[in-house]
This record gives sequence, C-alpha cells and structure tokens, in this order.
Amino acid sequence: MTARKAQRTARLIDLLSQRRVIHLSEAAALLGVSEMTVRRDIANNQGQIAYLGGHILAAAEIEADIPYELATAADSHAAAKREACVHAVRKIRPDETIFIDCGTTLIHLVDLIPDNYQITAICYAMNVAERLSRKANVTIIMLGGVYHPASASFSGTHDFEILNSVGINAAFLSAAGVDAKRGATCEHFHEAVVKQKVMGLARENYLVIDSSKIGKLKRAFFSAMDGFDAVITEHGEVGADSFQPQA
Amino acid sequence: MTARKAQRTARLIDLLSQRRVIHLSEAAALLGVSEMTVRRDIANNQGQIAYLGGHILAAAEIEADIPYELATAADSHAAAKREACVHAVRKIRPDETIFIDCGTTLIHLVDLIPDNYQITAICYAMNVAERLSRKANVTIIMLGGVYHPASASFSGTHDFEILNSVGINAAFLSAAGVDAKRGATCEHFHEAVVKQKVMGLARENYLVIDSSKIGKLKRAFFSAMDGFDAVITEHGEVGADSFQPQA
DNA sequence: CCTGAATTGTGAGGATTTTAACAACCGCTC
DNA sequence: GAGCGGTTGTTAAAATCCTCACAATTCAGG
Repeated sequence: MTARKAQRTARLIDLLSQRRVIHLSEAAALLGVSEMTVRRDIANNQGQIAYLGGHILAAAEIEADIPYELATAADSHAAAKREACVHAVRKIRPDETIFIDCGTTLIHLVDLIPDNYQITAICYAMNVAERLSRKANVTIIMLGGVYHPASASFSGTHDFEILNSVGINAAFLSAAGVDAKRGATCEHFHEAVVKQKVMGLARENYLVIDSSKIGKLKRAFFSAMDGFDAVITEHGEVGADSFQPQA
Repeated sequence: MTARKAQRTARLIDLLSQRRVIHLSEAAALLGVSEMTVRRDIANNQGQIAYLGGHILAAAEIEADIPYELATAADSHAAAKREACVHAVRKIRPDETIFIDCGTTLIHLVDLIPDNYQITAICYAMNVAERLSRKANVTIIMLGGVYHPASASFSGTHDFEILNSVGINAAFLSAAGVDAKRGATCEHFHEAVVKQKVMGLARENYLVIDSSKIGKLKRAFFSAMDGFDAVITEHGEVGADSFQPQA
C-alpha cells in the first residue's frame, strides 16, 4: 500500500463524512482517478467504506447492529406499533406541547406528526430525540441525566425541575406490560419515575401499545389502568374489558 | 392509497428495521409482489425508505442533509480533527470523568477512548451522546434542555444543577474561532454559556481544534487563551505564539 | 537509466437496473 | 354486472453497472 493510495482512501472517507452518499462517477472525478481505481480502493477498505449499486457510503451506515434498538423489542411488532400511532396522532392538535415516552413504539408517532403543526415535544430517550430532530416544525425539550443503554433513555433528579416549568397538553406513554389487575408496567424503575411525574402534570395521558403487551407484567409499575384518559392499540381506542388476556 | 398498499409499505419498513439493507428482488419475493410494485411503493415513501441501485434501505441512513453536521463545518478538515484528537486522548486517564463539547471535532475523541478505560462522560450534544452510547465502557451524563438544530446541542438553565453535582477531571472543548487577542469563540451564545460554566468547574481544560480555526473570530466569546491548560491541534500541543494568523 | 513489481487506465462483454408503455386485475359505485 | 379509477404485472428497450483481461504508467531499487 503506497502513500498515495492511503491518502486517496483517506480523502474518500473524508468526503463521506460530509456527504453520506457519493456516486462512483462523482468520487472518481473528485479524486482525479478512474472509476476502476475508486472501485479497487473500496474493495480494499470494506471495513470503512460500503458500496451499493454504484453509490458509495460510510460503512457505519449499513454495517453493525442497530444502535438503540432495544434487545427485548427486536422482534418488533413494528406494523402494529405504527398502526397504534396512526390512531394516537389524532389526539395531537396544532401548537400543543406533548410528552413522548421512550421505547420503540412512539418513534412511529414522531414520524406521523403533521408537518403543518407547530409542536413542542418533551422527551428523555435518545432515539426519540434523534427522530424528533428531523422534524423542522418541532421544538425539542430533552430531559438529561445518566444514560441507560437498555432503553436509550436518560434519568436524573433534575428532570423534575424542567418538567415543572412546562405545560403539557398531552402525554403519550408506552408500556412493556399491561395487566387488568396490576396496571401498566415497564422494564426499568428509572423510567417509571419519569412516567409517573409526567402523568401527574399532563392534562391528558394516553397509553399507546401494540396488543401483544396486553396480559404481560413487568418489573416496574407506573400506573393503574384508570390513570389513562385512553388506551390506544393498533385497533384504536380500547376499553377496560380488553385488558384481560384472551379477551 | 388502499389499505393493502399501506400495509405492504409497513411490512417493508418492518423488514428494514431488522435488516438495514434488502435487495429489490428479495423484498419483492418476501412481500409476494413484483419488483415493479416494490419500486412504486418506494417511490411513494421517499421520506421513510431510501433506494440505491437496486438496494433498499431505511431513509434514516441516507436521507437529507446530515442531521447534526454544523453548517459552518461542512467543509470539514476531518483528517486534521481526527489527528488533533489522537493527541488529546492522551490526556485521559482510566476511571476519570470528562466533559466533551459539541461540534464535529470531538466526535473523533469519543471513538479514540480506549476500551479498557472506565470513563464517565458529560455532554450536551446529541451527536456526541449518540456516539458515546456505542462505547460499553462509558457512563454518559447528558445535559438536557431545548434543542438547537444548528449545533445539535441542548441548552437550559438546568444544566448548572447537574454540573454542580459532578466532579470533572478534564474538559475537552472545541471552538469555531481562535484569535490571539480575543480568545476562543463559537457560533452560538447558548453554547458559550455551557462552556464557561464547565471551564469554571473542571480541573483541567483542553481546547481541541484543527489549525484552520486559528485566526478566525466568531460571534460568541467564551474564554481567553490563557484559560486553557493546553491547546491541542493536529500538530500536538501548541504554544501561545501559534495563535497568530500566518504564524 | 534499467528493470520488475505494483498501480492505474481502458475497453468490451455480460449482467443488472431503470424507464416507460400497455395489458390485466381489483374493488367500488351506480 | 357494467363502468370506472386505481393498482399491479409484464414486457422490451435503454441506461447503467460489473467483471475481466490487458495495456499503460508509476515507482523503487539496483
């Protein structure tokens, strides 16, 4: 590997850090070499550079595992979650301030926020914040603290101080388990603390879940079922009689 | 848009959440439709699904402009930044608590933290937090607040309360401009507030920049040059005589 | 300056992808 | 069930991309 070769590869990676996607022909022109040479450079650096049908991109984009995907939710039910959020998003009105819980479910809600609504969104999970940051019409308020990898969320005693200074129209909450007798539960106690505080402040509280959660019981309790103004699943709003397993 | 169509699209997005990259022909087989139909589905959902030379991937990977890339730093100097961080990372010792500033420079520092060090890192930028979250040996503390898209950072009056409760061994700071007379400056005033607070608390303060920043002056002042224990560029630690343009 | 190895460029072919037009099909209303 | 708009499948031509072999160039060491 000559110095020229290594330098060209470095320049290419440099380009990718700015552009994410570069077409083979463009890269060849930019680097002042033939397409064939760029091709060979890529083949020699598969760890760092990914190649897909004529387009070059940083290997980090493709490769690897999905950063914040929760291990437990990897099996997903993504279609049901999305459908539940289609129902839930109707609860949002223009110019409101909403709270968005952590987890994979409410990511879909973010995507569904209409672009012509001016929304302020409060969150405490990194994946939610990241998704929110792509919406130009949303002001984001993030609760900081110590990071919990399992749920990609933050927690800290300072959450409350921010929350006390904000008026929340609607809180959209998720749960890992819903049980008719024991209520809504989640995996981590630190999440439960935030959920409870938010539910005490928000004007309306909506639980958004896919129906696979019904009948399950997890470690951390955070609310009885009558604490929610509505429970929304992929079938729309459901009544108290739906929380029995086998219902 | 019929229900069948929407459902098929949802299934496709579902697949992408597990697989990141799927070939057109494979997706067609998996969904039980022709390639042409999958093509058309993708064309109708460019917001969520990206397509590149026969391969389907989640739009998040590619999409739009790079979310957190600072507009002013799009020209990058990524190689110099990386090199500067190679020097800076030597300042970190095992089991320390460090502060990492926002911007594109210190992203490289995160990558360079040795895996056998047990580090607590404080940050207030989403891209830094995201990168930190990939390191299993780093405990992350995030300062929350209102999101500022231009720098992917958060700011709020509550930052200080968290900072007061943490002991910081070393703070790694970035700047958009360094001027011998006027000191270190950045683009946004809200950043300057955080930087100043941190510098007052940390035991050691290091400014990490690529040399293209030298001689530039930006809006928001945050420290005189003698406020830093060292200034680190791609050439290593540099002295006060280096801050003159043309030096 | 010569030589050999490594690197790079070129071009042809075959494979794949893209586009567009048209035909077949579905679900809905009248 | 006839008609209609919207959806899907099929096909062929055009554009693009990939592979491979070979020629040209560069570079280091003698």
